[in-house]
Amino acid sequence: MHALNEAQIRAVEEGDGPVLVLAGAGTGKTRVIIERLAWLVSEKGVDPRYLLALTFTNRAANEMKARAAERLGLGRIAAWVGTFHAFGLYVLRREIEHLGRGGGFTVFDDADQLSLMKRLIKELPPAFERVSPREALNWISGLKQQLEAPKPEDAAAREDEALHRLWTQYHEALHNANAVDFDDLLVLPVKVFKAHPPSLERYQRRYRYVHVDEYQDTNHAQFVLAKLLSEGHGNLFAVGDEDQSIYSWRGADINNVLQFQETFPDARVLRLEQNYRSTKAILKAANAVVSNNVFRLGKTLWTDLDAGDPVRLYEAENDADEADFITADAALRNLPLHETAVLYRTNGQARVLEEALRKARTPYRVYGGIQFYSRKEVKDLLAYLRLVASPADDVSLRRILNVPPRGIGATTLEHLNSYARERNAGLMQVLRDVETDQTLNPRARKAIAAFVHLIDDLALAAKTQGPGALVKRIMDETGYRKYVEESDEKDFRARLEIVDEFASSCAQYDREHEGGADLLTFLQDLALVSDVDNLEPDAPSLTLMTCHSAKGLEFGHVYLVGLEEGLLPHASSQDSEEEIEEERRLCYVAMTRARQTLTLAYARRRVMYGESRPSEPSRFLGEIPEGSLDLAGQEAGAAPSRGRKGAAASAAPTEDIDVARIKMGTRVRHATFGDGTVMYTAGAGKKLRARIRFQTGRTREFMVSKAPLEIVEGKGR
DNA sequence: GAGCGAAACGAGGAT
DNA sequence: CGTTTCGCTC
Repeated sequence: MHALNEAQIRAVEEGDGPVLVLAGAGTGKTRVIIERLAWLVSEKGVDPRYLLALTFTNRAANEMKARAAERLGLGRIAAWVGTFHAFGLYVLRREIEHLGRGGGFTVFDDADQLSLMKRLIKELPPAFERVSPREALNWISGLKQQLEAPKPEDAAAREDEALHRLWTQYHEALHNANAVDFDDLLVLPVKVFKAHPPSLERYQRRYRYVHVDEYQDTNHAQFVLAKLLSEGHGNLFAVGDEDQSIYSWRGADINNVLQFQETFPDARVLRLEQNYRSTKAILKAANAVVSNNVFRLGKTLWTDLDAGDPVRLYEAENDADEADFITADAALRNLPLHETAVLYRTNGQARVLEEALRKARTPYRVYGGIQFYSRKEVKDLLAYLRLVASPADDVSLRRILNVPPRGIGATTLEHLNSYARERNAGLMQVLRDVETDQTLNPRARKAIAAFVHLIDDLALAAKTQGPGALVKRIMDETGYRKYVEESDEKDFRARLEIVDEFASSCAQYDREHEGGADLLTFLQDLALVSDVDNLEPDAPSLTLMTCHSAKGLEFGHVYLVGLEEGLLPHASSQDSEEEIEEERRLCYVAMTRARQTLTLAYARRRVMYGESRPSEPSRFLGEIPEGSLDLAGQEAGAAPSRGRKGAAASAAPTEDIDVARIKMGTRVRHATFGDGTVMYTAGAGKKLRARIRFQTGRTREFMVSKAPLEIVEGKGR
């Protein structure tokens, strides 16, 4: 690792008070925080327990912890390093009594919220306008991230009326289920701090140096949390890059960066502009893209590294061809798989890639998408655990009440529901009372009594056994294992594997927490785990992940695929320039993950909703200067021929221009537009059309036989 | 109430 | 195309 440069040293050794480090991609942002933690401890003599560092992923936190400890020559560092949400959870656990909630609580994840909201909407009186569960949740989450609540006067519109009612119902349901959602992990601590200044002061005294990584991705709640914690001492050290702000849809507020100096008048703003990650070629291309954004402070990244290989572009016939090319190209170039990543905009793109990689027997790992903890089987078992730990958790109860089938079907559940509503009681309580209910048929009553018994037994076992042992018990006593085994002949093995993997990871927890494995704590921690947290950097396999997941990571070799209009930029972002700019930043983030080589790709056709549809190359491709992009896949053997029909080759030339020679990469000259390169062709013979990108950066499509074109040379490169 | 096939619906990104 | 919901039969 190189020595720190002057700008980095200035940042690390900046004195007390608010500091914003504006740092571009690959300039050593995280390292600056690590070095500063180390510097505060070893040079300034600060007790590490006074240090707080907040990140966005557990993976980033773990890396920070490990590197800071290593840097200080310690086994582990005593500073509090973790995600905002984990810190919120930590505060909530300790300050819960201030919220008038006794004992523990569970954390609802996205799927829990969704199933809760679905039920609430179903139960909405018919007079209310229908809203979708997702829409309602986004509305609620948006307000909470702003630390706001709905204003009664806004309930005028019919749709808002429903939303307002859902807000109330939703929070009542959370409260009754003894649960909090992700936003609550930030909102509730802020609430406690504002309502109980003495408890805030305790945290301020404890955490005298507050650090925030990826500051551009903080939402308002996170900003307020960081600001509150650093009030008094003022030691807020924020590191961020406005060009990498890609989470505005999750409530991230770029103004936290842009207005840092206004918020903290004595703040110092430092810049890091030397990139240590990428070659000149990669940096130039990435800069060319992001410089088209208007809403940025502007930085000029530069590097001392080599020019490196040119950035390549592969123009694929379709998505399968794109996947085949990447598979073949990575093999041909003999790339070290653990240093190679394929990045894409949407999780759905992983499927075709996986198929190609499996066929070629290239080992790979997909991060994100259908995550382990959101697999149906795991969620079912988790629901049992949660119900045992927290009997008020209706969402979990509903999930497993009849899984495996035990004779408590829809009719019975409807009956129970109306009972619960009438008496305003939790569903579990209703189940317990059912013995005295004569209106329910005896068969259902018997089934319910058996279920209540089962849960009580498990709850008893939970007092003496850890989560691992409990999961094993659940699988046996509820018949869940048998249920999976017998459910489906096709993929029951894979599902069984998932069940067993979950059981063994719980057993691992038992071993790590011998004696004191608290079920509720276990479940709370689990709710914050994400897939990228478990990234194994040295695993000998290709990494597949979304551009979003790749934030904060780097790879020797990167393939960025699906550079098409409608995908990157995504179709749902095309109506406003702000959204396009965020897509552009996302593209920039993805490109700057690469250290040595970057390969871009797009497909002329892509399968969506089960049908193949034509697609246009991304506007971001046109923003990369002509000379900075090489066409890939024309070396012999690199490109498989699947889907390629040789459109131009099959037809006889009719005009003075040799239509057969017009292919991807052909250099041509247009009478009015000048020199350019063929990006792709469509049609054949007289009807051959070609999209040409000119040196001016513009692209246009022509009917080759009609346009005033001449061929300058054969294939490009 | 369970199980099955048909029909309808739906994928943006994620702590 | 994959998943969820619907509607029918047993």
